[in-house]
Amino acid sequence: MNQKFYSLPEEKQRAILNAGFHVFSQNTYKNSPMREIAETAGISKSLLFHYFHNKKELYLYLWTFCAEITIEEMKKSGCYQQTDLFESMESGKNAKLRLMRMYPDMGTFAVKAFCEEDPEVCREIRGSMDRYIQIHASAKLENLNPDDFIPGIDLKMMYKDMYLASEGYLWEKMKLGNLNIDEMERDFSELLSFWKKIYLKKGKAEYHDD
Amino acid sequence: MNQKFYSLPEEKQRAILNAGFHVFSQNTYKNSPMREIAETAGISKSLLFHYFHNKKELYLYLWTFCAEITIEEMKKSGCYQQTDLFESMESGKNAKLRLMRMYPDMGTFAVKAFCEEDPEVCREIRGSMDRYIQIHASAKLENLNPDDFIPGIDLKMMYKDMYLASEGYLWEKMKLGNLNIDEMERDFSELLSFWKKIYLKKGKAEYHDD
DNA sequence: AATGAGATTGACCGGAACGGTTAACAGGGG
DNA sequence: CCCCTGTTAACCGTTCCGGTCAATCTCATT
Repeated sequence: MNQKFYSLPEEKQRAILNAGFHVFSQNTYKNSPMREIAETAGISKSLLFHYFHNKKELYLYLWTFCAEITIEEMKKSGCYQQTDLFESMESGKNAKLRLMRMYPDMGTFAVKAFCEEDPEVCREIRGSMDRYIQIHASAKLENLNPDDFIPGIDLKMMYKDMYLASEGYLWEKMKLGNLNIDEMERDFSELLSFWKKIYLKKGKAEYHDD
Repeated sequence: MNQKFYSLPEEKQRAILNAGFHVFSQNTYKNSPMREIAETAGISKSLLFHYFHNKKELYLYLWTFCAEITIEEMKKSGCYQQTDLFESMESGKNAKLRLMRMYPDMGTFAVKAFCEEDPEVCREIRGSMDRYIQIHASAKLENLNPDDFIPGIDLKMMYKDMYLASEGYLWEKMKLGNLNIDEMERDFSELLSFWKKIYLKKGKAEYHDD
């Protein structure tokens, strides 16, 4: 790719990346026209080809960019160091929402790229896929103190429930487009405090309930 | 559309519909080539055009087919008459899984069609959209007897949690493709019985636990 | 074996759109 | 005045688009 891309004003860089995320997330690799990406970004096709020499290069750039910024943001959020499960979920979710605010279609793009089967790109995608596998909380779960939670609860199922509901919420909003991040933040906190109230042993629940 | 389509052997009909669902769910309306649909269905492009006179007709047929069969299957499952919330969720989920087994890409297609903005079809889609709005359980919730559940629980939040987790699960599986319906059935029952154990008042929980 | 009706296809149409190139333009600084 | 950088319109050959149609192939009925 052309290094000059980086000297573009940030908002223009973002416009181009987002245009790519958008079109590639809506269509197969092969059926995603460069013209459409350029139009969405508000630049001419020629200029797009000036920064990214061909379609494949743009696609793969988007893929690695997406992997890197996601990992970076997740680390920065500190959700991996957190010991409290709910705190960790909260910071993880905050990171996701922050990413979503900057690059609304990046998540969908990642999922789609993950499943892309076009021989022109799928080898490269699968090759660097390990950079994107989620470090799930399975390890974290073993560090939980069962005494903090209501007696007899299946902690693995509890986490599964919370994880799936979070994903379900994200998906539910995403699929209808036009996402309002602030609203999502509120809804998420509401869910979290609901779970705390349900799952935590009495007396522990109020602990974090600002 | 050509009525002869209906006299095709059922499995061939399904192959064609599924091919349509697949391609249209992966691409925008405009970027979905008829050739690709025909290829996926294992027939020639000419034959596809023999049954559906043009692209728009096929697309809109898929849309109404999807709405009708979904409503039919949901009604048939009896999930709307059920008085027990968990029973109702179970039969609703069974209906969804049955549909998913027959038409794996129909759900994704519906979501995408729902958001389609191409002027060639979006008017018609939005016009008949009311056929597809979910009759949510909000009304049902008011009939619940709070005494059946653990004291002090927010029933609306409880339902939201369960609904979102179900959607999240479906989405989680769908996005990675290659869905194993039997496994999904098992996972779902597991989730349901977990919720029963958590949310139902002690003594009520074992009631339905075959 | 010949016939005729449907099912199914390959070859074809004009024109649009593809990925990609290039020559030219705009405009600000020296 | 010219160079430099960012930007684009116009263009390239090629492929693919939605859609048509005449020619097959299939096969039950004579």
